[in-house]
Amino acid sequence: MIAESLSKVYEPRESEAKWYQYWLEHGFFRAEDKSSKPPFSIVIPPPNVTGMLHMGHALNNVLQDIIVRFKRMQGCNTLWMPGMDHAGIATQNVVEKELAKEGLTRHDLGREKFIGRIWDWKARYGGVIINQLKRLGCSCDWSRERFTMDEGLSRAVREVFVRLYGKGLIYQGDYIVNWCPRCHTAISDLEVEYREEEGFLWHIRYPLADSDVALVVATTRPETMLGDTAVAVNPNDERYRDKIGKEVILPLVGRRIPVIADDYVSMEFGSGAVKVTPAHDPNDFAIAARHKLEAVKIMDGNAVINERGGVYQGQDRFECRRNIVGDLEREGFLVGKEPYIHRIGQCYRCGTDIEPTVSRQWFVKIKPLAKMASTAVVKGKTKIVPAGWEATYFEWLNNIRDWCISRQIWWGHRIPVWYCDNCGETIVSTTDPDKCPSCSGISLRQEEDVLDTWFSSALWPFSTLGWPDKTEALKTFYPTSVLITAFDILFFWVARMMMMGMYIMKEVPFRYVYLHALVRDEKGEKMSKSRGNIIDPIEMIDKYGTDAFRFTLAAFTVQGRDVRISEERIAGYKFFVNKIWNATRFSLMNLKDYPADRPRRSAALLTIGRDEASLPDRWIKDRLNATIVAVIGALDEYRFNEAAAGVYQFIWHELCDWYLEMIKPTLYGKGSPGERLAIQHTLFTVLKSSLQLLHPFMPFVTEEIWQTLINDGSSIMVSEFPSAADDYRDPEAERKMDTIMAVISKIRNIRGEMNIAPSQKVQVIISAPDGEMSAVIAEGKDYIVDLARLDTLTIGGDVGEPKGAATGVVGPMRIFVLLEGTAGINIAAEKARLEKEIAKVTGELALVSKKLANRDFLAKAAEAVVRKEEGKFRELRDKHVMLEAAIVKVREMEAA
RNA sequence: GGGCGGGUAGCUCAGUUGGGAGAGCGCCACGUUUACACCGUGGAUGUCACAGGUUCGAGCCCUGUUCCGCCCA
Repeated sequence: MIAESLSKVYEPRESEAKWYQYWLEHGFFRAEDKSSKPPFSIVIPPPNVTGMLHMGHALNNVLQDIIVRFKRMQGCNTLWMPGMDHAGIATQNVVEKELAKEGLTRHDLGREKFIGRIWDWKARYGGVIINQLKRLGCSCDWSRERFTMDEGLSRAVREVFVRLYGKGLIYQGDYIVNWCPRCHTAISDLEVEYREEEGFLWHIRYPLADSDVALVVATTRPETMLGDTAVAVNPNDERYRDKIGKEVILPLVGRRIPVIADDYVSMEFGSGAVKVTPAHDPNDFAIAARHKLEAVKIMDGNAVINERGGVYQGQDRFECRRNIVGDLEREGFLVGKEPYIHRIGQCYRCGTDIEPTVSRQWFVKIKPLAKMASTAVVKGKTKIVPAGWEATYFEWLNNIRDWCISRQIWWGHRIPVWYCDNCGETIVSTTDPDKCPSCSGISLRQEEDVLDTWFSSALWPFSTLGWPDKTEALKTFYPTSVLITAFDILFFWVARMMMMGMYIMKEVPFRYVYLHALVRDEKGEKMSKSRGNIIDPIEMIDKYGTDAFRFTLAAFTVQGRDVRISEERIAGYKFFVNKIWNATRFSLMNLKDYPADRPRRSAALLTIGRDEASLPDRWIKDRLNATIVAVIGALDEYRFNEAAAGVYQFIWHELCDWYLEMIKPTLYGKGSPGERLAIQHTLFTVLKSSLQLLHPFMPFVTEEIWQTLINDGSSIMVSEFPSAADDYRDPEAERKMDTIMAVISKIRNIRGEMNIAPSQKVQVIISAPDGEMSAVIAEGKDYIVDLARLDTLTIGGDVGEPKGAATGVVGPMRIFVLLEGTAGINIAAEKARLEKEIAKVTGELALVSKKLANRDFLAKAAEAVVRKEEGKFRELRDKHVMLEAAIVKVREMEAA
């Protein structure tokens, strides 16, 4: 006997907390290091330890959980590896801000104490996001949770650094880097965000030495002239050919600098002559390298002019710009200025304008690694979905520049390099050395810089599995099955994991990469605090429940398109949760006497063969089977919207709208005990499978129902996912039901259009010339009477045209709807209705006729297509004839 | 400047080898029938951005134009 009924309304809040705890307690999220089951593994894109769950996280993790739950139910030894990223700059900024409130800087504390302070902060506030992921229902194996700064991962970082250094793939050098004057660190090319800003293009006169003439250079950053070491022109530029090799006097400074020729200079831009500031512009740096020019650094770490800037020393770059422009103007060097829109690089962490600066940094020689990463995708060892991203991936890898991995901050993996004070030896080691291997000196200083956070993230797929140790987990779960992440970190993260995976593990880190889009608001705008269009996932969960929220994300995740979300949509899917809840309530009410235990059930069902199974039973199983095939197919290819739509369509429009309605009379007492049992069995089976299909999308409500319906001490999340069953396929039932449903819909349509009140029963006569059709109608008679609200239904061959009926046509059948008593139908309404339908049929008929009259069509189109059109033509023609006959009758009645 | 994606119902969007334009929401009408008014039944709504081309046939393929978004220089 099935358990008691459900409460009247579903309470997401209570249910979610309860079942999540239940899953944890039973260890359902845990993966086995060794197992006979096929492995399936995903590593989470580790959120920042400072992070709070936003819609991007929500989407990313819901998609992962859908796949993970799906695979787990399909019987895989499923690992979803969770963890967090130490987020070097971001985290340091947070704690520095906290210190600032106490009037302190990190330098007041010193390195060690400051790091301690960050760990304290992490213990207290860090990882809020982990609890938020739990509210999303994420089924990560929390027993394996990792942090990029924990002991094991730090060991992996050192090991990789030492290996790369040993092969000459890490080097130190003086290069131009992106310097953030606020964070006081270099950042990589990727970490710079470009924004267009309105500024000016200043034209400045640089007088030629020993001459009356001058060159005019154009620049957006006049203040950098303090560091100019040349003026460059294009070698093919006639205007300047005779100036090449001469010298100009740098205005305000008085330094003599050469005029050089370089292809980089565009003849069209500005005046065709550009100033060259190697220490503060990447392009100029490249020119300087070609011409062996000196790089004069004129700013300090705060982007304040240093001693090389003469009278401007102590001014920040923007103040200096104003002063320089003023001075140039006063002294007659400023030729003019024009409004100009230029792109400014800004720090992705704090938004401060980047100051390109020459400094000594550590780099990864990237080309060899990029090549490996690229080849792996070319060879198909890793497949990117949607495949369109592969081109972008290749493009980036082909044009990549060396990766600056050193950061001048304290929070992070300190570079494992030591310098000997005694002999100057550089020591690179996985363990802290206690003496110099060269001179045995014991005065060693470790490199001050730490590594880019992405350096440790790049190792995530294998470091989290225990590497460099040869663990069972690594053996079982590497390469991981799929990486699910947003496309905006394809370069930051995905490509770098590919490089490190290929180099260190000699094997790709994941078989598939599924890149999803970004979440935007309903207008397609990026969500941001300043726009005020943020949707807080936790707030949505509180209001509508996790299941509705998750389902919305899945339903709107279309490949290659942004996910646009609004609160309204989430609210809408709460209705779906309610629908399922109530369908279950209905089912439970009618399964009270259904034997829940398998043996008794089987015995009771032995007597019911397929031949005796009712049509709705056969049909719903057929539809269930089709849905299973569609959902599995969609999830296998990461087409989340299709999978979600498939389940939605089945549960709401097939199960609820038709099946449940059709079985009501039997359940309510009509029919034999055997028929009742057969229906109960189908209802139970289909409901169970529906819940399982839905579980990856809506874990909580499905578990709540499952526990009532099945109650076997386990969980739906470890039950077996439905698979396609051939014996459920039933094209015959499908055809029959299509006919019956069409008849019911037609009668309902007539009732609606003729304004016949639902409470008013009608008499219907169906004229079915086709014997097979009549048999189908006869078989579905009870359903038609019930669902179309009929008084009586008469079926006959050619029954002629009853007086005063409304007429509908379904296939070869004519359906006459008669009103009880003397009232009769509304003749005017019937005439209008028929005219409308005739107009429609006439239009369609014209189209088909035209096609069939076309010789080329008949000759060249596929035969199946032609036959289809011919069939369509016959059907439309017959329908037209019958409708015409009907309207003639109506006109006669009107006249009478 | 280069590359990618998109322009389909009032709104948000599906539409997978070219062959009857769809869904959800919204809107209108009717309705409390023992799961659900967070519901049911019915209805209305399209120059598939524009212009050419290929084809018997184009929302889908090709070319061009235009507008929007993103990435890279």
